[in-house]
Amino acid sequence: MHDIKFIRENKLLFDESLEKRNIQYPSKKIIKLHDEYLENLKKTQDFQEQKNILSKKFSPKMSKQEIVSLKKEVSILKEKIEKNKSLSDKKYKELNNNLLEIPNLVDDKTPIGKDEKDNNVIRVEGKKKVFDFTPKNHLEIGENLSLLDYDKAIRISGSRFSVIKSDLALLNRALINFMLDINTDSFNYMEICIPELVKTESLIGTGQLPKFGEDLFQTNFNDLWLIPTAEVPLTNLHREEIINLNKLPLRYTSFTNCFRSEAGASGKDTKGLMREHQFGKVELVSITEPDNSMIEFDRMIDCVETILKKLDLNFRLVELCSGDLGFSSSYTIDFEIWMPGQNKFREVSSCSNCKDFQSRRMKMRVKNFENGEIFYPHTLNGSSLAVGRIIVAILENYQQKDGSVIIPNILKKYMKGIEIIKPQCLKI
RNA sequence: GGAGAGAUGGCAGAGUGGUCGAAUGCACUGGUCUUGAAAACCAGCAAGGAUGCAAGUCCUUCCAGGGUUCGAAUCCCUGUCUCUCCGCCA
Repeated sequence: MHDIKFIRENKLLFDESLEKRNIQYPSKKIIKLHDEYLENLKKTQDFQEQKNILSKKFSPKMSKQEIVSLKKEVSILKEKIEKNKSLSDKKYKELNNNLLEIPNLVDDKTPIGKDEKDNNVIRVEGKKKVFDFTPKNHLEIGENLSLLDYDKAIRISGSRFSVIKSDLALLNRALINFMLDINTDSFNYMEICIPELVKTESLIGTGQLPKFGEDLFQTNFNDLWLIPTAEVPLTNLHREEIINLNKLPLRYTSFTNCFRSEAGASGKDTKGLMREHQFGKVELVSITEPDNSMIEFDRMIDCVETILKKLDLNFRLVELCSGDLGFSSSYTIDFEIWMPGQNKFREVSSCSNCKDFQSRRMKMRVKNFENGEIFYPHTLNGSSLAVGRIIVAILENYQQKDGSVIIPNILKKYMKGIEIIKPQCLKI
């Protein structure tokens, strides 16, 4: 959510920034609506003041006649107030609805571009694994191992769901534990268990609503929705709160399942762990002072990078261009891992600095009790990482000619002594 | 699901029609005292908005939405949520 005062004072800058997202001159309409709102607000307040003054004049000493005429005066004012208030309320709502649909401003660091083709690869880490055979994709590997079962998944829930068994299920759990351990023990994030069903307000707070409802699953219970990412409940931990400045920075990590309808992705990655309606993800969220958010962003990038390096994977960092940038973000770096079975890099993490865009939407504020100053903090989020896609990366990068898969060193202590996943004869 | 109680500032908690944006305590900030600290004492301390160079002035807000009234934190209705007891359940 944008600050209306900022828009008024920085019309050009505002429009220029949004033009990078291919949005044309939104400030004009916003300012017009705001003017109309203010006009009615001022009238409402003036009448309100007059009414308050009259109300205070009532006293037991007054004659009946005086009371009757005073009441008459008040009732005339009441009508005027009601008329103007309903107008100003209407304008306010309209203004607000418009503001809620405008994406965040684009940071200067964000490269300008139209779509993902204009994204900027800033760094490549690690080397592509060399195979003396043609590497298979994760789906083939998993099914050959009898550890990925799509017949069962389809029977239970349909397409875009997975059934993961035995040692591969253990690997799934190992990854979650590894990532949460390192996030808490080494990176100083606080682990949080958090609801995976959230209210509409929470989704408005982080920016998924009102615009992107069709990407989400909505339940028929109250107004609860399944979360598309733990960013939603984690960032909303402090919705409508005033946080004491001395508590910053706040760093939270959480494992949750994430649910996405994948409405716009028909035909893409229909089977397997790449693009599911339900997937596990360990998330990082930071809340910082505005001046520190880019430093915190670099720190977050370091955290994610450390994990990928410990898993000994070949990956690259990609700066998203303005046209590919998410609604709430002003600067985003994606991590992409080389997937030998697909012969391309695939996204496994996305780290964004949302600045004060989300904190404004959810009225999360910070107070400096030393000088009384109140301000909106910056919020950042990043995946560390999408578990399903990391399984894909491990299967494809650590596969061997005989179809078995080696467990990366760092995960061995989480794998009950299993060092290699072999094709197995399971009872189901 | 049944019965009852409740929702007030960062927290706790008073407040049943005007003098209430709201007692008091804690926390916090500044000051006095002290070598320093603690204690004690004094003072300050809600948010959002309009207007103004500023000081200030004004409007709104005591869970939310309606209503009664000249006037509502206070009375009435509806909704949401929380707590206690019972039932059920992991």
